[in-house]
Amino acid sequence: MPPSPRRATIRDVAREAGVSRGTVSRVLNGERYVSDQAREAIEQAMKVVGYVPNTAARNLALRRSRAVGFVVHEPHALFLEDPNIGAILLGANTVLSEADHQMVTIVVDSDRDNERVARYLGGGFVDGAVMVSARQRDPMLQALQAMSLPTALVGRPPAGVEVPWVGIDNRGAARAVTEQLVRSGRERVGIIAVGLDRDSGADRLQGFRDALGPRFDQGLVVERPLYEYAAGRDAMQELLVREPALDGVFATSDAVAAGALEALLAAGRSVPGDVSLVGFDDSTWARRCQPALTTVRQPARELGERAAALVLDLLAGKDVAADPAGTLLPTDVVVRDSA
Amino acid sequence: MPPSPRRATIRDVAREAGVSRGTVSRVLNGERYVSDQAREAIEQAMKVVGYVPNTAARNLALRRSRAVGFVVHEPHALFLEDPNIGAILLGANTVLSEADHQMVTIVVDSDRDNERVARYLGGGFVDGAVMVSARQRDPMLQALQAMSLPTALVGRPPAGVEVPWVGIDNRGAARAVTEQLVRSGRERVGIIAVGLDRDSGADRLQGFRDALGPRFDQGLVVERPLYEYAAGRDAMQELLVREPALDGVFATSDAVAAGALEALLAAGRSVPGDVSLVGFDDSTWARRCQPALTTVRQPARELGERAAALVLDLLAGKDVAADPAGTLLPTDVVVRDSA
DNA sequence: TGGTCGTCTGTGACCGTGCACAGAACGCCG
DNA sequence: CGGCGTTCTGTGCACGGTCACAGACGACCA
Repeated sequence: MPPSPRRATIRDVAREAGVSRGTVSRVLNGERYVSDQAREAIEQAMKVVGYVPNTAARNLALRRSRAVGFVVHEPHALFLEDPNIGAILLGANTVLSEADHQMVTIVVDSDRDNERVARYLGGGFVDGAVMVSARQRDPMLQALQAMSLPTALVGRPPAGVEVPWVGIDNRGAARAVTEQLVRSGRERVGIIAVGLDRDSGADRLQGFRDALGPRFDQGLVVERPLYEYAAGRDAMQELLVREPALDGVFATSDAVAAGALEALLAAGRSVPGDVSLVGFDDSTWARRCQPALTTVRQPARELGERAAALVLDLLAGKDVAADPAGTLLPTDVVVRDSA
Repeated sequence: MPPSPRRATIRDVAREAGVSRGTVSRVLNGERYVSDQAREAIEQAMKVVGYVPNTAARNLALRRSRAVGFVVHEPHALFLEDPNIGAILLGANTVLSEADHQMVTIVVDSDRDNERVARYLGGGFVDGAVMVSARQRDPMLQALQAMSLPTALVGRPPAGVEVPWVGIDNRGAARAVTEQLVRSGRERVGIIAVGLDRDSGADRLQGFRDALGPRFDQGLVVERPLYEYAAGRDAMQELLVREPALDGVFATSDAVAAGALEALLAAGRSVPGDVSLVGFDDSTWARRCQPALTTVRQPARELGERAAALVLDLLAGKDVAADPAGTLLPTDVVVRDSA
């Protein structure tokens, strides 16, 4: 870039107003001990010369940036599909904006990205980070910890990592929605368990077991790695082969449930006549399916808001307990037509 | 924030390696004229002291930031619904990452945001910007122009604004997809026209007129402000009241088409038996509807890639023609079941 | 031997801001 | 009038880099 036409600096303002740099700086930062006369002259001068503070210089002097990273460790394709991430992002963005911080979205897709992102986060460009969907032994999380960047997580961190976090009670919610199946008299209930490499996936499976108790059958557990529509469809087909008498299914996300629904209808099963189906997330999928899905409402936006607030607290030096139990936000079972 | 434990600087590296700051700087920037011996000593020293370059300092000295803003002027709710924006964002992010630039996502929702964002963009935090879905007389676009920040647009800019841009031929694409309706023998064809305050919305309506020619009937045009599912449903109901004999509909986005589909089925019309329906975008909606939608495929990801590339060209000082005609990427009509 | 050229290195100034410190101006009081 | 506290202002330095310049050094050649 041609180093631009050179912008007005604090010195230009000082000269124009007939005062010193220090006084201008004081006005900028709203400090006491500035005469009304000087203040007015300076405010006038700022308009005249078109002054805009230089963030880089301020960051350098203050050693902070008023920016917070929003790190999503997720394949690009899923970033687009997952409705929660968008809502979490918006929640975080709202809170940070109100605190006059900028949010920098960082999508870590390939492992190749790791180094670049770590360099960026360590480069003084951000004061802290919100991290979403960390895996077990996530290298990015380790990097954040190593450079001791104030960080909060959405979702429970891996064991041994002490970091403040917000999440939902995946286990309890999964149990509650599975009980909805059981209460309606279903006997042979299966699960399409996705993303078992995260705490959320594993916890939902556990909640499913809790609800079924002795009726739980390991043979009716189908695992898939990714939260995808296609995965739900395939898994459902497999489940029907394993147990044709199946009469209930818990799909651990709505997108997966939507895929499962397609497979069920294609196999000639009616929903909820022959088979009851429940999902998770209360995403747009749930309302748009025919029949609409019974599912779990997850306060995604609030998760983002709370995580961002945690980071701001850390930055403010507040004593945020890195409570291993984290903060759990409540979920609701939304009963619609599918179960 | 407690000004952190102080990180290693270029001077620490120099001391450790027994050379001067200048030499370290040269190694960092990959310049010629550094002895192998010095280079190795410095690389070694960087590891020993755990050196990470300070971006703020570099930005200050270079007067640039290696960051590019991605400005979305869209209500938060639509940011979540619109599948194109996600894809555009990813495309831009990919290109910028590969050029070792960071992308800063900025969502401008309320007008209250305008000032904060303008301040940010002018604060030397970004070298350039990609702007999506600018309105006519968009204040944010005007601000960008005023501070002469290198900018590229996705979508045609308002008349009189000279700025490089990429887009699609909305008019031609709308014409092509409408012709699909006409070819199949439909006579009374209506349109649900959304977002007429953008170039895209207005152009799609124009393309619709082109295709129908004398058969165009202003009475079969229903307008709605926002690209929403609910808007499609309501508009469809209105259209059926106006013309019960309607046998074809162009909804100017898939989300709107999906809403229209629901209304058609609820009104007892079969699709495509009684009424043919086409959408726009080829989003996930299109494939998931029953019947699947005939629609227009929009290369959203590539739009993001190209726009980002334009900004990088501007930054590199390449002579990017702010061609009023912009760059138009090709679209396809995807024929599925709904028409 | 001296001059020239190419390679390599160190030093000081500078980018634009915040902050600590020194001190000026003023009013008040003994 | 001198001392003191409060309010206000200016100056030097620091933040962590980049860059231009000067100069050292060795090789080569006339």
